Amino acid sequence: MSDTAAELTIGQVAERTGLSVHTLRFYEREGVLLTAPVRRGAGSRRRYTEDDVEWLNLCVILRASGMPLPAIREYTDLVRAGAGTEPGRLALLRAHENRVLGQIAELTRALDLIRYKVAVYEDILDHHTDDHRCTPATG
Amino acid sequence: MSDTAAELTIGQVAERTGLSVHTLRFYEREGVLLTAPVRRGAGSRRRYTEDDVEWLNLCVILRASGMPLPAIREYTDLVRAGAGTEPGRLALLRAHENRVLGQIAELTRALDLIRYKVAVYEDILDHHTDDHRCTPATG
DNA sequence: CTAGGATCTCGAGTCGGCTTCACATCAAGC
DNA sequence: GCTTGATGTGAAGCCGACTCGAGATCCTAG
Repeated sequence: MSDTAAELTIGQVAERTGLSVHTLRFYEREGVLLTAPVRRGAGSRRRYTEDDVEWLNLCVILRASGMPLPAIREYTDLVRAGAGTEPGRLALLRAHENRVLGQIAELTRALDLIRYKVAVYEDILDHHTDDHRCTPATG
Repeated sequence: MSDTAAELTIGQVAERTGLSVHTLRFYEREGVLLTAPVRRGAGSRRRYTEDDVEWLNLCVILRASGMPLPAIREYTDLVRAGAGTEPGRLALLRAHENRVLGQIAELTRALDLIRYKVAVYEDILDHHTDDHRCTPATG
């Protein structure tokens, strides 16, 4: 190991990103790598750079926040295309920001309801020796 | 119309819950209705009560907050089973509460990053007449 | 009575995002 | 040299949650 400036194997990238090697190859096919196709080393094996890892970690976060692969791909394409595509990238990011805000809002509303119901059940179970009715109308 | 105390057709329930009639039948098969199978009216057609609608609206919120159908089904089964199952229901709700909290936390972290990147691009686009470099290292 | 729309059942299809399989190849340590 | 484990390819499979289709049946308004 150690030859041309510390490039990484697919296995190492898998470790560093939390993605499986399968998923890494899948992402490559889906075009969510900056350099597609990835450069290859000895025996046609993929060689990743630290920048690739950084990019993938960004992708992981975007995915975790619900950005669909096609949208990530679109963003990737813009970045690959280089200068001049910044307005498009910004638009994509803003759109996603709004989706994330919406999700948080929805989850927060759901959380209120869930907590309310939790409180109701806690109350029921705390006072289970009482004789008033012990089950809310609708579960 | 109007006969035995305002029961609802599947179409009306679809309207009131935002679910499609297909989904309503699907949910019934999946066991997420309190009264499964649903009672039937003239010509073996489903008849829903207001309570069914209330329950379904709860299910919609649980789904929207990421509770999988099998978990909803479990909860439904407990409610159907009646008194004595309250501890189980509470446990399910608490588990879901935690998942929702986790999701919100994750989304919030993602949001921070997205906003940071939005800010970076806004800055770039605001100052595009300057001569310093105009694209961040990694998109 | 008839036409039209809603509902019925059952099964298959879709979609996103991986995951697994089967099998070939390669690299490196012993 | 040989074994072993990582990597390669392409295609197929899986899972969750719906969604759609086909064809039958039924309710109701005109």
